[in-house]
Amino acid sequence: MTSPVSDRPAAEDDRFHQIPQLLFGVTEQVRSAFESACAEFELTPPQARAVLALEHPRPMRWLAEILNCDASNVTGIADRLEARGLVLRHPADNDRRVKLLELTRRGKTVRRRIRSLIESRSPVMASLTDEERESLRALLAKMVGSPNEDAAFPRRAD
Amino acid sequence: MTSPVSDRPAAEDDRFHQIPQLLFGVTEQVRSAFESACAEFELTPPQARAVLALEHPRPMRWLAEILNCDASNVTGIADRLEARGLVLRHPADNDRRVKLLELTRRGKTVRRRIRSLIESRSPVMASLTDEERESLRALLAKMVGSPNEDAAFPRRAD
DNA sequence: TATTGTTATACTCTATAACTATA
DNA sequence: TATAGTTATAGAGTATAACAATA
Repeated sequence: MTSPVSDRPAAEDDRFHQIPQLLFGVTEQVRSAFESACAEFELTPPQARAVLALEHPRPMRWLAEILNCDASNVTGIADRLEARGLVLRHPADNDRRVKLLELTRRGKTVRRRIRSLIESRSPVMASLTDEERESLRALLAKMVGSPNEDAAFPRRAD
Repeated sequence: MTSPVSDRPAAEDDRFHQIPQLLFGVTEQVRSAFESACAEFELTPPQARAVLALEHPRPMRWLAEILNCDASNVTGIADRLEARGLVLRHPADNDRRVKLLELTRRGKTVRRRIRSLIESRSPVMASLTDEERESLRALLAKMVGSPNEDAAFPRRAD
């Protein structure tokens, strides 16, 4: 278990091993910027992720999968967002067990503003030329694979 | 506040706006993979970040800065790592207020294994060709700027 | 029987404030 | 006075287990 990607010449291997670490570093920057953005809206990161995810009304269960946590946690997160007037719970018409979470008008406004903030503070924007950004865009697109419409930070459709 | 990077033609602007979202998506993948790796070692993410950061003995204060949290939190995190035999506290010889955190042998082993796991599961490794990886490496290196030797995921020196 | 959402519980992370021992 | 680390406290996230309503 020493070298998990070792079917490669040694020197080259070493250079490629840097990449996950660099990616980890960039990830830390993104995470840190995201936490700052959350704080400015007085949202915790899971709360902000929930708001970002709720482009459309969704069952609570769905949010648990997006947040990658147990369903029991969504109750509390939704409670706190609801208490602040950012989301509403309402019943689904086809299955009476299900409650749909939907952003209020205030919630939609907050969602839009967080997105702007994240975009404007992305480390990409600070340090790369236009040409480099285009290269990066293509590489990232390939890495994320076929983008899921339901992802926590969906492609812009607004 | 609608369009923070808008001194650019509309069509091109739209393409560049995708990048922070793509980067956010990749970040989610990295975060998710990191949490899985932590769980396999029965470490919380902050605990794992601490272990990764402690390549060399460091003051607790330093760790608070690396983890970007209040110093009071480091007490508990260090307590739990110490209780599991992964770190030790010992006094610094120049300043009697300071306690250095140092990985035990077990701690070093765990650190090495987490690093391997993260590397092997990085989304980079799954989806890019060698040539694309080299491009990505250069772009990431530029984004993180001059890499700090004390970063939470330092360049490999072992 | 299985699923959705809730509650109760316990643990960890987090910041704030107050404390100690050093500097 | 200022700094390093600790403690106490409170709010939030997290998983597990048990539960009610519904499928």
